[in-house]
Amino acid sequence: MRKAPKQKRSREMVSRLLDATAATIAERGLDGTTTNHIAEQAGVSIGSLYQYFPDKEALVESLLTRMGEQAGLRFRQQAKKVDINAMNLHQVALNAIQFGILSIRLDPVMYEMIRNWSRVPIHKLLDPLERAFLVAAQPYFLKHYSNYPIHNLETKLYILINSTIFTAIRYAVQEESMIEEKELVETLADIIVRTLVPAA
Amino acid sequence: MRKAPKQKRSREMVSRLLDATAATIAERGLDGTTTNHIAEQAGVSIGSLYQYFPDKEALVESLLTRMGEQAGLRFRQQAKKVDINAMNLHQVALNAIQFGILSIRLDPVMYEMIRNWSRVPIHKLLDPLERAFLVAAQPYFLKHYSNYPIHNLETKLYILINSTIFTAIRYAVQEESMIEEKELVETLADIIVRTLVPAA
Amino acid sequence: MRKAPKQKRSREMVSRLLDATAATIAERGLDGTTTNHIAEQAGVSIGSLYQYFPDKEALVESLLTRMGEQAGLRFRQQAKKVDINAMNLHQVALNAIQFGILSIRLDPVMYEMIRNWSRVPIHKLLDPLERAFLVAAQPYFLKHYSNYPIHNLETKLYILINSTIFTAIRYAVQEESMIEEKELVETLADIIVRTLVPAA
Amino acid sequence: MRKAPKQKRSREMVSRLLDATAATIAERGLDGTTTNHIAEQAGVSIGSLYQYFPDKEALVESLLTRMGEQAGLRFRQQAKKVDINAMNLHQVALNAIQFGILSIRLDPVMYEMIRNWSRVPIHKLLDPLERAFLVAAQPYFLKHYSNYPIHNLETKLYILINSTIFTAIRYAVQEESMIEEKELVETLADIIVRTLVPAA
DNA sequence: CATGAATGAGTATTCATTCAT
DNA sequence: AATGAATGAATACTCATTCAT
Repeated sequence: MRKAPKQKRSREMVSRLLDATAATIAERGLDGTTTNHIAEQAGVSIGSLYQYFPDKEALVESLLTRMGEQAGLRFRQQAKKVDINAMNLHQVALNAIQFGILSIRLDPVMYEMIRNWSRVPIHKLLDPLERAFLVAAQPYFLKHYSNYPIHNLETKLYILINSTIFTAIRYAVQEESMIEEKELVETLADIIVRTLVPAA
Repeated sequence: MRKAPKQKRSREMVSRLLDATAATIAERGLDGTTTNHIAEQAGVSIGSLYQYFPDKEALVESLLTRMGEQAGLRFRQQAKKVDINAMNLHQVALNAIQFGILSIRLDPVMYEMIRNWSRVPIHKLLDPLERAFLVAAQPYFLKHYSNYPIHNLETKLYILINSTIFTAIRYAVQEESMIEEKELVETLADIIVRTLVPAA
Repeated sequence: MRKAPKQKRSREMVSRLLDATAATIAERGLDGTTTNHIAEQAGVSIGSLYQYFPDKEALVESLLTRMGEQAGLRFRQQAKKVDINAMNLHQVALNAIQFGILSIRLDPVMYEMIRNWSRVPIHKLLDPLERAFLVAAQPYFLKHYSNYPIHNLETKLYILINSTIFTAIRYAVQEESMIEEKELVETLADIIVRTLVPAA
Repeated sequence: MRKAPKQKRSREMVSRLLDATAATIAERGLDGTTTNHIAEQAGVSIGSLYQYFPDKEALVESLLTRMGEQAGLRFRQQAKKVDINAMNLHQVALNAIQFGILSIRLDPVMYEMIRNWSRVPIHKLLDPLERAFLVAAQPYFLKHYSNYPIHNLETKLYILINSTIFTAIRYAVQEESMIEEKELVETLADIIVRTLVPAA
């Protein structure tokens, strides 16, 4: 019990540093972010930063983990609101894609992280989201296809999730595109349904 | 007329610098590549490099353009060899995916460029490939679906191409994956067919 | 009287910190040793460390003093065992050199301190050793040369002791040497005898 | 021939940087010397420094090599002046020791380097000096002892050279000593003679 | 046209020491 | 007395680009 205040303080510092990391990335991009900027943004000395994180990499990784957890949570909360059980697969997919695109568009850090996916441990961000989506889709699969197991489900999901994420981020990065967002989302959802439903 | 030899020399120099850029990226990765390395690799002074290219960015962009053209050419040549007219859509797709995965795996520059797609003008590489694929697929569409035009074809192709490329590169980057490559390729081809064929 | 336990505790703390300093130097070298490492190694807060020692320098100096005292003691104990009175000067010298080389080789802290002799108050370590050696050699001189006082004895001893110590440490630091240790030790002892014995 | 001016400029820059290194070490000590100080002292950008030396270590090593060569040269020149052939061994030794002590006392860089001998490649400095001394002593040995080869000459020289150097530097480092310099030097020379002359 | 020497702002990280709790 | 979180000056080294020759 005596340790509580210290642990709380420590947790607060970690949280403050992660907030500062996010703010700095949002402001200056991943490449433009330095540990000194982060410390300054956090209103903390650079020495303190290194007392809580061994290096810059650890800071980014922690932020990604936190982002993953929070995004997963937000997705599940949103899924509850919409009463996912009443929806068909197309609607579930549409929902998820919209959530993803909105996240990327509204959260510059999310945008920056996925843009630089191969230079950061992006799975820390994506894995929780993947799990959240699978959990959300599970009842649907159980209800409708429990006796008709989908062939290669794992591979299909791997492809669909990666496809959706990277199509969305590439669409977001492109400054101008001939394609309308609504159409893109609809078509993506369509592809998902066609792929997962054995023979609709 | 007097300019001809100069222009030839100029073209040779440009080509030499692009070769050096590619070699250096292959050897040291995109981040590890410096303009001085490139000049040295080309056997040319750094000053000369800057006479032909305004900055590093321009060098990378030119290389991407050249890579795109060459890859498009290779794809078309290979498509000719296989007699694409005799294949069904599934086989055409399989062909293209295999071509892409092989390119990424065998060409370290291609790999490196796509890995860092958001930091380079990746469209210079992908657009020609996209066009080459469309040209190759065109006779197929004309032959089979000329009177039943596919809905949203452009959007679908945009999605499918991006999906294939990024699923492939993310698969290539991952050090270990539970999924077998053959299954991944098959499933990707499957998704493409299901998406493009209205109701097979 | 009330102070007694405190003083004991204080002495224990000092001793603990010196042990920790030695252990850390042995483990990480003098340059790699930080005050925080020492405090951690001692199982004590960094703040407490600074309650007992004003700075890092004082810590090292105290350790050197303690090492000097202990090494002097060990040397005297060993000298007793061997019955130094029955030995001739060559054997006495051989004995001392072997003791020194062994100390440097077996005790990483001793090695590290002498290696960095000019950055630490090395005399705190060497003076007691010098005195111990002089005390050990005294009866020999009294017995054999009391009526033929050695000219410049003090200077000669100063030179011989420094020569022996630094030849030994330089030999220990060198990774490869053409010279065999046995020969080195024998020759050193020889030099000492020739120097101290007026005309043998 | 066309390369001459460039090579000259390069040699000048190297020389200028080594001068600056020496000046900085003389001014601030080895530990207080930073690459930025050196560049500033040389009136050159830090980038230029790193164009000529890969790292700080290389700079120090080069300086030591140059110092060794120059010191060896100075020693030989001085030896010529004194007509070493007319001297006996005691005078030769005295000469060398005086030269060494003077070098250490008058050249703060020499002093600093030897003081920190275990942290710099000190052999780059000492080897040329050793060789110069051997060359200077050679005629003496040939003349007087060619038919009575000295036992263990190599080992003896190793010990005597190290002994002399480190006794001298330790004497120089000590702020106060009971011993007079003249006596120290005389006694050192004496020890050298007694050691090298089988039975005078 | 070609050269390549020179630039210098910028980056991650360390560690002795302090002082509020 | 004890704690340990916080400090911040300091350090070695990089690399795209320029411009005098």
